[in-house]
Amino acid sequence: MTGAGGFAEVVVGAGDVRGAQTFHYEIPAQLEGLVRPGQLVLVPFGTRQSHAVVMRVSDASPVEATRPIFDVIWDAEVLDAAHRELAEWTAHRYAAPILDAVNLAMPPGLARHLRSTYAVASDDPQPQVELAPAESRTLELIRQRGEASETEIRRVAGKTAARAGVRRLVARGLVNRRISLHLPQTAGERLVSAAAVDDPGVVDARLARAPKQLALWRMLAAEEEPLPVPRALRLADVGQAILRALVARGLARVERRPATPYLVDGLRREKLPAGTADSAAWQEIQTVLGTDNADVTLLHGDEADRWSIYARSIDHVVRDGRQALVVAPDVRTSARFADWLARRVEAKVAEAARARTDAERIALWMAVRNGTVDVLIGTRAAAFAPLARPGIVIVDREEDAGHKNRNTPRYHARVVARRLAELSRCHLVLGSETPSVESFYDVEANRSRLVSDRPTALSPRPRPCTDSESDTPAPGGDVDLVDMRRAVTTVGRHGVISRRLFEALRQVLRDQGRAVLFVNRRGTATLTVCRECGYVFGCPRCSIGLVQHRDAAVMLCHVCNWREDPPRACPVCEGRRLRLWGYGTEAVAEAVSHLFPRSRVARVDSDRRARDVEAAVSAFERGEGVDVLVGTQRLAGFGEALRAQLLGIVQADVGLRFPDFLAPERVFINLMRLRRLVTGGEDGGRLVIQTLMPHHHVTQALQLDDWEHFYRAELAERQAEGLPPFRPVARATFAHADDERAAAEAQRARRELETIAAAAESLDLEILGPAPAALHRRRGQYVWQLLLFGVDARKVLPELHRGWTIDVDPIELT
DNA sequence: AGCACGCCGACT
DNA sequence: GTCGGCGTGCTC
Repeated sequence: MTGAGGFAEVVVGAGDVRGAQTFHYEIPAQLEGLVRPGQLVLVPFGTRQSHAVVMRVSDASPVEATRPIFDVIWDAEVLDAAHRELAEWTAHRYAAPILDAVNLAMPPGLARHLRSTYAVASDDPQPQVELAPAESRTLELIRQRGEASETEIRRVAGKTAARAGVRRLVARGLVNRRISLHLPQTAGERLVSAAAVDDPGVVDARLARAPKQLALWRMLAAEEEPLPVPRALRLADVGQAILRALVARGLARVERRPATPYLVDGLRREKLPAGTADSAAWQEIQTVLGTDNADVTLLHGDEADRWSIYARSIDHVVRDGRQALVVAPDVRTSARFADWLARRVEAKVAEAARARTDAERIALWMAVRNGTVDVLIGTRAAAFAPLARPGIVIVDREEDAGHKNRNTPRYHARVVARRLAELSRCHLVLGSETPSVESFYDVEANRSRLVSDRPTALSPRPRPCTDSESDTPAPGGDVDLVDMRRAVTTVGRHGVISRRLFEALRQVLRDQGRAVLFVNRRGTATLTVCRECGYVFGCPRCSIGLVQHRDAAVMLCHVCNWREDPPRACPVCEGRRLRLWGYGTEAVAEAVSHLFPRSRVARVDSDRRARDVEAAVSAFERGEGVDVLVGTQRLAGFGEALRAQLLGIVQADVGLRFPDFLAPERVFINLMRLRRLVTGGEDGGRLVIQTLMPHHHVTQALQLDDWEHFYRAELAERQAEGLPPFRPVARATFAHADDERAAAEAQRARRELETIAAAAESLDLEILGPAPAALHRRRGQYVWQLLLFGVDARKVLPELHRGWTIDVDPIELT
């Protein structure tokens, strides 16, 4: 079909359109030449009127019956060509609704800043249909005023009736919606916080005759961060005068927050680290930075080396008048790198997490887009930031699971960054300590270049091998592999700590040293079982046992957080003899305290408050008051503060026994990282690995400190099994409160996908399942899954019905 | 999301 | 018979 004003292909902002579906609208005569790609427009959609983003403008439409665009909401190009393409690609690649992908690249929270007003559609005197009273009042209001806003309508129709009522008026064609964009402006704000006092009792006494000031002070003292003044006054229910009085007494402090809180202060100039100035890695990267090639470099090295090379690259690019984007795996790293960089490079550096409010995040979005910001540092969502002239994209710790988004679209920042670099023809640097299997494979397949400042890391470093068949200490070696199946001489409760780990701990503590013990579960006991009848205490909502947490005296579900009191007797046979199986951080910490009564042990897990954990780690780092840290994966967030003489992996292989072919990579990467953080570089600490699988390639590679050993073994296995990166996999899950229904839907879906595949010619697709998910019941819902292998999986995935969750390139299968 | 429609079982 | 819950298809 063709038309005079042309046609626009749009993504409708209705939030409910599944699949990568766009819609075509006709550009009416009055908007001819005014509708351009990237704009925000108003369109009719079913019975609704909604905002939409123009993706393309053309002379013809593939659809016969098109309706006209009503209006242009925002004249500016909200999405530039590269980001339109990136959004479409993301939706397609991850089989996600295109709107979700588009929203990632748009100003944050845009939909919240669209204001609607309503005007009479026609001068039709009387509607044919009967109107509810609230609808009549609304229509009357709109007729009188000519146009009415949502708030005005709410006033006459009431809060609940307003929305539905005005929607029905629109659906019947009596009223038209107009949408305008009101992006919030930020002019900075005043923040208030309580002054620090040693003894709160003194304040109580001083303010004894000023109850309102006291209330305000108590409220402020309970807050971790400064509050905006209006919010603080509202929360304490006091006026300006009370705050002024409190400030005058020196008990509160008011500071101004700038309008650009995202900018990182870099006043204190420090030099770029000299070490990398003439390194091979920097030489390599330098040669491609000047070109327009979308080359990919896998930069292998320690944090200090990587950061230094990032800084040199960023400096180079910024001098060239272009922007740099750095994607960090977590907010902590993002903040640390931003501070570090701003002191070393002459550039306007912004850190995404510093923009907290909607207004601030929108201001940052604009600044990135206008180019007032040279460098943007953030976590995975930053990969969609609207850089106007990108010169380099850096993904730090590319192997980290933090780069994978956990809701739709379940994108991986490394993968998105790679596409972004291609689209904007700039260089991509993937930095890593322990590359992901995928990135290592890309090097093998010549899709990226490996540069490393430690070439030796690429070849096996022979280590004295310990005898895994016995539990006698091996001489010399700094890596001990303890086979827990044979380690009969365990000490402490539950056989948690082997003789070897015990000896190592004893030696370290005797020498006033420090140790870190890694346990991948929190709590005291994993499973509680009745000795009389065998009853297992499980979560009522999930198919998993409740974990005892002795500290908090609670039984906890680690999946859904269900909690109940620890039992005294079995609910079935009333037997009182209960057996506790398995262990977590609490049990290990307890065992260490028991074995070494003079040691000072602290736990690092999510059972403890962030503040307490920070304090414990900082005490450990200073060597004051804490000698042993026992923690979960949460340890890894503390970086080099964990430096110690000993790292004990209490159980290396819990993850490896799950039916999850991605588990070895995860376990390997996590343990390698911990190892690097704790035992560090050259001076090296000791590593004791307790395992039930001493011959697994993960444990072997850890013992040999040889990552290539791991990749060779892992890649060989994955190739033999037809797994990623040789063949992509996608996971689709369906959950329902009724198990049989979920199973039936999964069966039906499989048949439907097979029918589609059969109709198409030679699709590379293999469907496994349906099978109950590894965790069959979650929060009262039964989960069934399909695994789809092959490159064409994403062609059929959008056909899945409502209620399915799709994860393309999952990083775990549980 | 929101609406229409068709399929059920549960009720008048 | 008819009411209503639930699943499903559709929106250029």
